[in-house]
Amino acid sequence: MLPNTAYAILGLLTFGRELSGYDVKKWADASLRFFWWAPATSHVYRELARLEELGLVTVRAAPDAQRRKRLYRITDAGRAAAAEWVTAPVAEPVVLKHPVALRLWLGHLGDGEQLRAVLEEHQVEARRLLWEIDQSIVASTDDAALEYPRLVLEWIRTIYAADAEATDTALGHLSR
Amino acid sequence: MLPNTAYAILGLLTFGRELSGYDVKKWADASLRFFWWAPATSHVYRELARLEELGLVTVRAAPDAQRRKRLYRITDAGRAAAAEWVTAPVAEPVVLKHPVALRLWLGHLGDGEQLRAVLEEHQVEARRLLWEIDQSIVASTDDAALEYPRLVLEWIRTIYAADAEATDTALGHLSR
DNA sequence: GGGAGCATGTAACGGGTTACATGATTGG
DNA sequence: CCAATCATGTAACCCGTTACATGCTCCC
Repeated sequence: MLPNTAYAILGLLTFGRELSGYDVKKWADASLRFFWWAPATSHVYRELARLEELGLVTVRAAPDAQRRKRLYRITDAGRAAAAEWVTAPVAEPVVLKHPVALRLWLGHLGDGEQLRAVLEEHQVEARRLLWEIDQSIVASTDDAALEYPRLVLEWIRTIYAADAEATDTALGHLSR
Repeated sequence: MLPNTAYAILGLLTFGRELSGYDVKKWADASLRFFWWAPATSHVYRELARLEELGLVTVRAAPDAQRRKRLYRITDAGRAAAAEWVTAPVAEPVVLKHPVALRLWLGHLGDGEQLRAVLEEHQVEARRLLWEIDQSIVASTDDAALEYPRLVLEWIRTIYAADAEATDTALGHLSR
């Protein structure tokens, strides 16, 4: 069984196009990041190499390339592996790594004023993230092939919106 | 700079008591898990050893112990390091690793019926998690020392509640 | 000319896991 | 007596990162 990040990268290749490693990284940053993780560039290349060894993707040199460029395409075996994985029982838990909550958890240690500042900074960040998700949602409308990605974006938008609102509430509690 | 998980473990020791590695693991599973991560048992012991080397905690053998048992206590330096970390600028992003959303994202690959089943399973899981958080919140009331942990639990409860509701919504979209 | 973006990787390392080893105590 | 829980760690491994190396192309 491959790690989920391998399936995430394989998944990017199921949306039809051939992608370079560079493309994969860009798409991961733009979408995967919100509900999974955006792997480092070097990680992407290593993962693609492994997928190729396993016969789940194939590579070819880009035809129009003076510049060096390798295009990856998912194979039938790859598509089958991905499809199987999608509906296999989910073993992993949902993980929320919230560095700001982790700090607030230790609020008894710190200066209240500075703690407020940390939360206020997060308030801004959380709103910016929401805005980015909204941009993604807008970009995915009118493309029937992106129906599921859009569904997911709307799902996790709810979650990040809850985070933003809960930040406000926590700040309210801190003032008192 | 130490990794956040080191501060998380150090943080557990700021709540007053001396803890064994075993205790740390238990508390991490019971609380940290919801908004950060519960490290593996072996990881806990390694991290405690490192904190001791750095002089942020001290160890002593448990006094009443026939059984082998080592109790860790935070030092002044440890408390200072934790306090400083709490209010230092937050560099890390909030990370949501949602294995179910990741699968739904590839919904175009799979059998719709089985995909529904995956989401329904998550629906159950999400509710159970909410219930566990509620238990934690209840357990933390009437203890003034747990004011901030409770604040955090209420914060992240909102987030997981949003996940649970969004799962329902997504399932609704799948039926149509 | 030079900076931003395109493009691909290798090497070294750290964070974190699973598997394994070992043994005491408690309670049904 | 036996299972569950308490209790501590080591070894091997994998996932993923940062730092680094390299070079092209586009546009100001």
